[in-house]
Amino acid sequence: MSGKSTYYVTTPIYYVNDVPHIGHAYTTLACDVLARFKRLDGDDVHFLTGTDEHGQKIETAAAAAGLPPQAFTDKVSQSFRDLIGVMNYTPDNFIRTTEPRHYAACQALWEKLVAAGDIYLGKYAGWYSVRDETYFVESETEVGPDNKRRATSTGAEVQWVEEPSYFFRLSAWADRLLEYYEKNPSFIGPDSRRNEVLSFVKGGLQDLSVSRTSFSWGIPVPGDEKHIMYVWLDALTNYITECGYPDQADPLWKYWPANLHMVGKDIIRFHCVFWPAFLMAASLPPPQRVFAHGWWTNEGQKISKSLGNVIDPVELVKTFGLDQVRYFLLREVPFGNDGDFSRRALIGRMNADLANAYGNLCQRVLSIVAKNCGEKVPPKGELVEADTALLDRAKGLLAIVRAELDDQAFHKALTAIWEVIADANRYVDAQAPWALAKTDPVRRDTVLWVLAETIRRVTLLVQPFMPGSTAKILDQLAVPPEKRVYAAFDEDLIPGTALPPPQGVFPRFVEPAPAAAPAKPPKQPKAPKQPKVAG
RNA sequence: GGGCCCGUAGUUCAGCGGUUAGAACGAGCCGCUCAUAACGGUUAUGUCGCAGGUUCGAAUCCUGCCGGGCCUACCA
Repeated sequence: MSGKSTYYVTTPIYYVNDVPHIGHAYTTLACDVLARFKRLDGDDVHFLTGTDEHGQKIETAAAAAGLPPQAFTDKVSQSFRDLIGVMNYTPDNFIRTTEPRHYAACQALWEKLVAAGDIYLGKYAGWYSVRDETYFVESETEVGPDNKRRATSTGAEVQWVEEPSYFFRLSAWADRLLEYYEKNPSFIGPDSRRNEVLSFVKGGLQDLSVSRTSFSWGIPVPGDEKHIMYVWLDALTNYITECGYPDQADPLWKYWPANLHMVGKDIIRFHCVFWPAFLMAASLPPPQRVFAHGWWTNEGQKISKSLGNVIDPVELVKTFGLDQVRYFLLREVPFGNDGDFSRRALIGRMNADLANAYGNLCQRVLSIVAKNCGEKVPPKGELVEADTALLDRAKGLLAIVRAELDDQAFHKALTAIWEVIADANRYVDAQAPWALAKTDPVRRDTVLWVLAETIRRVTLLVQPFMPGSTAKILDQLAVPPEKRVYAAFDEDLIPGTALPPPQGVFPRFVEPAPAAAPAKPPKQPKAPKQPKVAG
């Protein structure tokens, strides 16, 4: 083994025109699981999230709220910071594009691009709608019977407007981008997105307008301060601001290029086309991988503010429990696909996978141990084939989970782990330790040791997904904190170690009796504050 | 209009040229009693969207059609 390898994973920086919803929670959760896994696996991890705070929309929203832009963004940015605590995320830093160091990084990058000849002053021209305060491309407009051109989407009249603008010479980078995609087949995941990006770039690229003069809330162009940098140039740069750019002697510069930018599928182009082009133009290496996940629907319906069916992660956690929500989001849907959030599916996962399969396995094993083995890890006798078969499957999981997570296949990692949990439950029934208690206590102890050891391994691997619950289980197995990393994966439980009394970790979720509350039929039945153990 | 993806048991999905198409959840039956009415065993359910074609052989490849989703640039 050589030195620690670095692992730099980022969320997008979230635009502060909205409070956090399930989509934000989902993206950051995926990154958090990866960061936690890599840390446990011994890597030198840097996990970054933050907020994107510039642009005309923010300027407008702040004005509407009667606040200066900075005060407005301070407030909204804080709500994203608060989500970290609610969801138990572990970012190493939270970046804001309004930080001075970010201004410096963006302006340095800008100057580098100018020096490279990839930024030039031109004219931005398009069909401008005064009412919408925005430009439309010609295909987004149509000429009506009165011979006036209007925006198709808003119906507002548009006029041809030209303003001076700096351009990035994106058109010159198409071939080099295609070459990069070719040489780095894992640059874009999942594959379906890769095809989209490829066909987009193959269709030819136009130069990109990267400055505006129509608003002022943003980062000024060096040497021409009427111009404000295009928000995406500003936003994307955050990933290298964090690493100290332009100071490549910065201690954090070792993390660049990032191993993974996690993004929603809506912003894949910015990350897979514009961003690598900017970086290559600045003689910097592009990120190693960009993964675009899908969207959630709510009970089969598209989520939108106007429908009023936005999912609030804080409410979810309150109703169902934090680790339950974390597990559900990453287990229910093949990562990369769109998925449906349904109450029934969530409760199904909570009860079938967590309470019945995993929680009950821990509980049944630990309570037999507590009652029969003097509240200690039982002695391990000679192992028979059934024992080693189960143990070997548990041992094999580390390599499987590692590989699946490198592919962002969270659901596959979890499926593999849960297969071993099912094996363990079968093993309990087949070995029947409660019967052995009467006939062969030595064998019984061995069986219990095998089970406890299997639970230990499984639980070590579940840690990144459900950190709170797994900590409780590892406490019950008396695994010391320093032995919860994967370097200690093969350090078996030591017989004779004193154990605390067992305690249920994953309660069943029981729907409240429908007879009690007939008041509001169409509303979802109110869930108990804390999931209660039935019986 | 052009391009990409998808349509497989009640549900979510796997299988992507080769024995009677699989898993999980849910359902029925049986067993067990250590455990959170949990666990185990077992049974049932599918014209693999439709129609053609290629092949000794297709859910798997090709064509067309139907249905659904996404992309088709610079107001995140």
